[in-house]
Amino acid sequence: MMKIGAFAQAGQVPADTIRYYEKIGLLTAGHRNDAGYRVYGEQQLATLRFIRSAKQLGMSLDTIKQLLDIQVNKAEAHCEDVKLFVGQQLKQLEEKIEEFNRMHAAMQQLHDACCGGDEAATCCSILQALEAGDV
Amino acid sequence: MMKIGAFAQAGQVPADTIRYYEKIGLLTAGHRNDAGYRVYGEQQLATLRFIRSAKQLGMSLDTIKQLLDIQVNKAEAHCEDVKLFVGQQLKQLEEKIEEFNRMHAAMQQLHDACCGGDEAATCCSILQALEAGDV
DNA sequence: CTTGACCTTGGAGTTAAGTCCAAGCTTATG
DNA sequence: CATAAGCTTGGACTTAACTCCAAGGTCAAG
Repeated sequence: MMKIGAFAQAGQVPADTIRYYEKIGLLTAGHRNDAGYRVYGEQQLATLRFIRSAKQLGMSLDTIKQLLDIQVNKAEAHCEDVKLFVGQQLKQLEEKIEEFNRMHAAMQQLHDACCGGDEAATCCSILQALEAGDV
Repeated sequence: MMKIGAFAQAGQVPADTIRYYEKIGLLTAGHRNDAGYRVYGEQQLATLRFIRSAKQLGMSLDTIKQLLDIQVNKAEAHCEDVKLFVGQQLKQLEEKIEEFNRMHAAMQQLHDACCGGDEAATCCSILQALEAGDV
């Protein structure tokens, strides 16, 4: 059980951002203490970490909210809908990794080809690498 | 050789966005015709496609600009610097794919576990899946 | 030779996701 | 018990990346 300061540190996210997440309904504190302070527990921390990861992957807070609502809405949601939504997200992730792989290959190629010396980088170009990779 | 409308269609990006990219120095037209219209060729299209891909991967326009400048600045840039910068980008991409894999596994698990039927989704939760995956 | 589609610029407005502040409680510390 | 650190709210501000005008020039078709 911690107040927002400790929670913010534990989750590596500014306190203001956490209040903002609460404002948009993404992450509510476990409860408030007598002074009206927000109090958080391990569950909230797990959620915050999830939010951070999902954001890393380029998901919007809105999409993340929908994913988290799967848990929150438990009773109201039907498996059918959940499966459909998660399936869509899965597909999007898969498309993204493909994009990622192409980019990674090109950058790797550029990195390998680059002598790394003091010379002018006349031959260095991402676009060249991408074209060379015949993508 | 095409004007901004055709170029926009070819690149699947609104014309306004292309003008915006020019404003921030990300993508300049090949040249202007007598009427002052922007004229684009295959090279610009390749760049535009690169921008789209890089954006997909969550890169900021600023980072993309730096990557593209590797080509543009040819003579001024040194291989050393290029290699360093690209190396950093590579590392970031690699960290991201790890995050991606964890998320993908959790979502896959959620997807698989979900019966997909008409029942209430009482057991469906991303966080549960993540925890079950022992990540 | 006009009508409509397409282009120009400049500048204002929007959206997402914060970030910062001021005025006023609460709580821990010397 | 004073004083500073930490919390509260509401609201204003910021940044990135567009997005949408308005006023006017260009050009192909009827």
